[in-house]
Amino acid sequence: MVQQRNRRTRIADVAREAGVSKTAVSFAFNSPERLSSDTASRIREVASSLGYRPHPVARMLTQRQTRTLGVLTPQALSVVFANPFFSTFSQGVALAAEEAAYSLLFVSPVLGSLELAVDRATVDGLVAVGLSEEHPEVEQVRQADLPIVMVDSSPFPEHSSVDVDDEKGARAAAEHLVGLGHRDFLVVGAEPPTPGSRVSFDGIVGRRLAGYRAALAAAGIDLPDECVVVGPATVEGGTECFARAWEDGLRPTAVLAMSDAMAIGVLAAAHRLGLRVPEDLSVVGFDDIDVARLVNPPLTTVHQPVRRKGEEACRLLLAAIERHDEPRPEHRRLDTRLIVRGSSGRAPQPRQEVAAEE
Amino acid sequence: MVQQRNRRTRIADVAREAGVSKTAVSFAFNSPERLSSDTASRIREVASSLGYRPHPVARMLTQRQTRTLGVLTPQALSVVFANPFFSTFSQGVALAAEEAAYSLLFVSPVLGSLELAVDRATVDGLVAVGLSEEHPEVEQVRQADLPIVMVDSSPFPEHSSVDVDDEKGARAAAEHLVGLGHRDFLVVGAEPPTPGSRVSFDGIVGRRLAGYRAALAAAGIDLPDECVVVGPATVEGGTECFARAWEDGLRPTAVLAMSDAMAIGVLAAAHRLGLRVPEDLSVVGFDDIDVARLVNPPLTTVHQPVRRKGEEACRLLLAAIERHDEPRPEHRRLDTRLIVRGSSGRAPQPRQEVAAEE
DNA sequence: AACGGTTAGCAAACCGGTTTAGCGGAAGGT
DNA sequence: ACCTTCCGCTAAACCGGTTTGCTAACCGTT
Repeated sequence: MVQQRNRRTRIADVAREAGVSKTAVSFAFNSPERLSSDTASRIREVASSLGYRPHPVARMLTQRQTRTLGVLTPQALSVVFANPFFSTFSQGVALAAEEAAYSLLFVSPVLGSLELAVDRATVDGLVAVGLSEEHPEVEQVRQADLPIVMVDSSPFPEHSSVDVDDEKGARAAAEHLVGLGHRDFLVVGAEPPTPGSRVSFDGIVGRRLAGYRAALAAAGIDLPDECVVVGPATVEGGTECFARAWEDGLRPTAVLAMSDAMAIGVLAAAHRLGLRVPEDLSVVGFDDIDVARLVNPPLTTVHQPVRRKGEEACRLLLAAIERHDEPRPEHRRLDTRLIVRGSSGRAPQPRQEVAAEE
Repeated sequence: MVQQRNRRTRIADVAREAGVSKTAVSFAFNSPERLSSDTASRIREVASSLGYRPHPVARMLTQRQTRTLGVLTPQALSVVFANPFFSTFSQGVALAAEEAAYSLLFVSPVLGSLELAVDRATVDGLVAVGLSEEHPEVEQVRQADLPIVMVDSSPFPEHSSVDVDDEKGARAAAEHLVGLGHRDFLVVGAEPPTPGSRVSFDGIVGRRLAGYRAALAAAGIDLPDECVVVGPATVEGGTECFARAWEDGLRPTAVLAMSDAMAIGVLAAAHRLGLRVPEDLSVVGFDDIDVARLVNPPLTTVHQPVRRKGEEACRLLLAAIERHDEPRPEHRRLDTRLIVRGSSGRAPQPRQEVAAEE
């Protein structure tokens, strides 16, 4: 019978077998020029015959770098991966990371604690996405003295950041609908992950809401609080939001959704209620994820360069890691633009002023 | 001027400051019961005032575990994240990993080498997805003596595995179309990442193709080689495949796509060519990803429990890690089922036997 | 023969923690 | 008064590599 669990061969095993010192073995791999060429090749031969592979953790420790980048999200990964926005964003990050031969570690709360997760994370730097002040852990994360780039997060001047002009994008969406004659709106937003207290709109949710409000106010339209509903930032979340609003008696002619995922959920809910889009209801999303143009009807939405967002964030992070002397933070604001497709149309003729049908 | 880059506080700094040994500091965090409670709390106080956080890499080294799971893919991450299948799969993996307080590291080729990537990966185990024999690195990955679970990969009896009965699922898809009267088929598949030699169909591509062929053969239908086209496993890949086939003069009435992503691409290509689905062309996908029911028309497809696949793979891996004595590999085969939606319908009436219009 | 300059390789220190073995002193038992 | 046990803590070894500083041997000069 073979050994139970044949211990991993260490550098010392190779050294002993080859009759040289650990140093020599290390040199054979990392600076072969410091060895005579035949010694070096003999060592490598012994190493491979023993199946030796340097222990990556030990190597990280001595070299004081992990060659790994972290992607930090305040929500659980199982939630975050449900959002197509995130997959697209990750594509961008991955593109830049792979180019530089870095690996990607996804860092999300461990046992409910982001702080703990960050402490455990063996990374050279972090891309934080959607981290707003409402997360009390932000401060500790920032103090982790790791290079960090904030994406769609509360701005901190000392860290590089990437975002888009959410307010402007949202304004464009609302103006589009106003221009089509709509006056009865429902805003569907993402709820903060911490289901506490009154929703504090300080992240992108707040900025987009401000944009909606600005455009509506300019047209003399009031947006009462009960016309702003929130739910999980998923397709299902969008469905729930609209269904709930409908049950509560709201009868909007237009929905402003803060993400395409939720907008698509609204489409599904509307379909289920027998509402035709865009004849009875217009829906405008945000993000322009890949599937937006594939759904039925194709989604009118605010395009933002999600992939590029990830790419730029990653490059800024790599730059911050390279030049590890004094940081030179950079703040990039990418462009948005409205893409009109089939889910938005003229407001339906106002019904006779009958009481809302029960 | 402040210190250039104030070195991270180490355990020794805390020990000195608190007037105790390194051991005591370590105990204060990991086994406080071995210290008098006031010493312990004093140490913790000093530690937090110094901003001490144990170095995660050092901890990994001594504890001989990383509390990190790897997700291994033979393609670049930037490619893989473009496939909704993968996002859904990752959701499942993440769900199980988070439950057990493990982090997730995505391992993909570094500088073109999967082997190198695996050597660098600081993980306690790997979930490998879509690794077939055509990847020469498979062997080395397997010899990394890490616990590993294979998903949708070539079967290795000594490692746990999770997959679905691809052949049966494919057969159901083809039988469905045959039942609708179709006789002219186009099969759209994923190309292997290594663009070498003649396509060797040995992975899931091969198994699904076998299923298609079996069903068609049973109906006396021949599937010539030129009616099997391959491309990148993305929406765009599907579009290209269909467009290319059309240009080559193929006029199928039904398309069997090996993934929903590609099927959706086919829908787009068909739309662009003025073909109505399902009146002129039926399209059946595979996977049943979330968007399949949202596209226009809703996609008929073979459902497989993608999320559960990830979840089960992850649990099997965790089990293999726990019981690190002798492995007890387990092979799970999950169920598929055909979901008929709007993209498949009766075959169009055969045109008068005129020569194919140029 | 003595000298300076390379070259090839080694021992030991180090990265930053954890863990084992053990020690001094106080408390408890007889 | 002495032995034992327990408590609270420490020194040193260890995890598995890399790196620094040094030495011994060899080479060619003068």
